[in-house]
Amino acid sequence: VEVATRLVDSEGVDALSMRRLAAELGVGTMTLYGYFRDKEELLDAIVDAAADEIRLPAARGSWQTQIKGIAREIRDALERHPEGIRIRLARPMLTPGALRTTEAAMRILRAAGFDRAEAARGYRTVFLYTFAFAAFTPPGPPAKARQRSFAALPALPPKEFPEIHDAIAELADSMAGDEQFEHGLDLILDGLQARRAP
Amino acid sequence: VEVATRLVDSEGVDALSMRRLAAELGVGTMTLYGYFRDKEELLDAIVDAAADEIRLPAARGSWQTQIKGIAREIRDALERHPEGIRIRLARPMLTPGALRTTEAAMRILRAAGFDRAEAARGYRTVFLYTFAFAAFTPPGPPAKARQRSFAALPALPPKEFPEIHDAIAELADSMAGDEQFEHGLDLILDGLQARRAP
DNA sequence: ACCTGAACACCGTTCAAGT
DNA sequence: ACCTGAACACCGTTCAAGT
Repeated sequence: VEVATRLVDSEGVDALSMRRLAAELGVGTMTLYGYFRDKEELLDAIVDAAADEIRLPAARGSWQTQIKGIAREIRDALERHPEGIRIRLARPMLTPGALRTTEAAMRILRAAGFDRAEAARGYRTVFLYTFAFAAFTPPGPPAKARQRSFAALPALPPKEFPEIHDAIAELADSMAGDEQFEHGLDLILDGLQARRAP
Repeated sequence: VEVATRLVDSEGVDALSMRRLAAELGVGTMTLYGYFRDKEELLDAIVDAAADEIRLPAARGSWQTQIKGIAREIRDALERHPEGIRIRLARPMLTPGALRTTEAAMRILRAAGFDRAEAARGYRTVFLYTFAFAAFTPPGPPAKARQRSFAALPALPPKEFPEIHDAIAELADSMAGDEQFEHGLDLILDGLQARRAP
């Protein structure tokens, strides 16, 4: 699993083949099938191992601060293995490793006074936003991503896309980077706060 | 592109091969390379065609109603081609088809009084949430998805996961379905509303 | 108990050649 | 201008056989 993760991180999911991994390990291809029933099971193991890497932040500060801490950790973990996101998508993420963060988030939100349903729905919203943010963060520095938007947006016909032409810089800024991540998180947490029972 | 889309929708992305598509069209494999430089270009064409399918809702009601309408349309379009989501992930989505919805959303938010940066960041948050919601909606009816969570969650050790055990029904509900989608959307829009210049 | 080569049914793409 | 078969360098997995 370790060698497979390294291979996926450095050369992409497409570079991970049973044959290649076996060669990397200096072992016959079929040997792998003694440890994983098929490739699917190997991919599951990679995802599980990555989920176990997530470190939970210290339980200090307001509930908003703590939930933000969890979201940041998830984002970091996902961006440490950018190619891994493509593996994860098809899978349910109901393993203990993946649910440790859900447990922590539920504890924080329940302690803040949210009922069970509000806490579950609220954290789901935070998680989905965080995952999509990481999924749409292209590899490389955020400046590069913004630059690509800067290049593509002005090519649109201005008659049909007047609003986009008027806000090219702002739209490019919203495509990646810490500022956008924190801003979206704040919107969701503000919405939650407005619903909190006094 | 039409036949390829049908193939992806009915048998999954993995079933789409140049050889298979050519056979389906009753044509030599290499013929396809006269129309697409490689498979990547074919996948791009499929994504573009799907983005063009999105219908924009009528410009009536509050800004919240209109933005929700766009989010619902995007979600519908994504869930009409569930396998297509996996293709889309790696791609930037800066084509005219994909940006028509951005144009519409920017017009609505600007008219509601948001400045360019608030509008861009706000819509980006809505879009990311909507995309992740669709991406994590497993194929089949939402009841089935909840059922799978119901089956997996009680298997967790209760000592380590007390909060999850206490809220299994609520967590399963938050995994799929219209109610969760609308709730998350409301959280984000409430957060936005709180920031609106008077 | 653990390992593995050969074989099968697939891939995407290059190249040279057909009409 | 449009099409394509053969060939190359790959896949995941089954099976039967090795130590």
